Amino acid sequence: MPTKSVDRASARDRLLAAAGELFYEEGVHTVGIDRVIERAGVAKASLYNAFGSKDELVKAYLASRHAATQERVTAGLATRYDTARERLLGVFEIQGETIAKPGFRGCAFVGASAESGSDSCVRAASDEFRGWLRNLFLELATEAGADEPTSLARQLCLLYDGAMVSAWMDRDPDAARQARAIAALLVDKSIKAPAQS
Amino acid sequence: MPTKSVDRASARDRLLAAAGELFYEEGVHTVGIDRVIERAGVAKASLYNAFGSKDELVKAYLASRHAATQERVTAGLATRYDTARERLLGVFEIQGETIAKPGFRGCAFVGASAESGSDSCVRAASDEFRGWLRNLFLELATEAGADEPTSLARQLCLLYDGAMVSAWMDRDPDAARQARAIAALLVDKSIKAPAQS
DNA sequence: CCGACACTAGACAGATCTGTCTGGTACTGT
DNA sequence: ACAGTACCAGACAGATCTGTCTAGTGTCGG
Repeated sequence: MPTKSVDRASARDRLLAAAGELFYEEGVHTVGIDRVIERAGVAKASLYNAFGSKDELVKAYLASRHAATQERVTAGLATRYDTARERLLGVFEIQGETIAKPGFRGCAFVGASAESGSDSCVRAASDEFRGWLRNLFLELATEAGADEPTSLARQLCLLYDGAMVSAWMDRDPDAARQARAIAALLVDKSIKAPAQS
Repeated sequence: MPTKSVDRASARDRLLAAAGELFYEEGVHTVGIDRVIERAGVAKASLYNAFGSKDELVKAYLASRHAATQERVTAGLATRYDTARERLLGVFEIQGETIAKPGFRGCAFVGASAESGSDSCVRAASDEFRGWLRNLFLELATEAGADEPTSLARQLCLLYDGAMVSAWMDRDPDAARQARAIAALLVDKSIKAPAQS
């Protein structure tokens, strides 16, 4: 008989998984503690023992989201593509897979930020995620030899956001492909540029 | 002494104005009825007399948002620009003014949708707004003689969304200008195309 | 065998939220 | 002058939410 922690995830892990589903599907503020512990099959005391408060659970939810997409994108880029230019556009291909998944409801950080005042800890988590995203594009753009890396990075970030929102609000799973096509245009323009002007 | 309806807006109007500010700033679900009536300086009974329920107030809030942006964009496009191409890009200039306003917090429909389940009446209001936006771009793209108007319209819609989100999440008031620049690229590509290929 | 540990089940307090209801006020048209 | 209308002030009910607390269960190392 394996130990308890093997035949069944720890209470903390099950809570985080349940919170991840519910918070993302229905909103951080809409979902109550009771719903989370019910889905996790966990006692309320265990939640407060593991996280201390709902706020901390929300923070952990966002942190796990950040870690998961960072890991997914980083790994995908590293294994699939050879050149920096391919990786730059590869971000949109990986995004396309995320968007195509059933239950996609847009960016978790955009969603959480929408229901929180401008001062809350949600904004801090969002800022961190946004910083990572911008930096990812910036590093790839620099590596690809872009004419003005920061400018290109901001453009691609804008396209990324646009694909997220369009795919969600208009139920258009093709948005990422569109974003990728526009991105290709901008990347080529920015990389080929040094010869010109 | 002027009549009451002149020296002071009706309770309904004040409620809608207060709800507009609070719902947009802090989220539809976060703000309670009591906060709204307090800011409006109105009795609770008046709110329920005028709207019947919070849900209806939310619907009215979104409807007024829809009407306001539709009116602002339509009027701006009609008065400022001459050609369809200019109007197509003019949308992003008007968007830039919206974004630059203090207190800008992204698209109200994106925000409200984020805190509502996929079935709620918020989604219906959002769908209506999104339909109008897509149609606006489609009509302008067609009028401008775009190669593939629906394709161009979707691209511009994506850029519009991206500018909204980037400006909000990254506190970047310049996002609309970026979106406009990319849009100009796509528009020229799509309009000049018939001669080529 | 036993104490430490992680967890379960659920009652409970206190706050907050929606929505109703009562009673009073000020202005309007006749 | 008076009925009607629109509104204000706030108590209240019932639901729901966060967070605490008590009591009990099973498992593990020593």
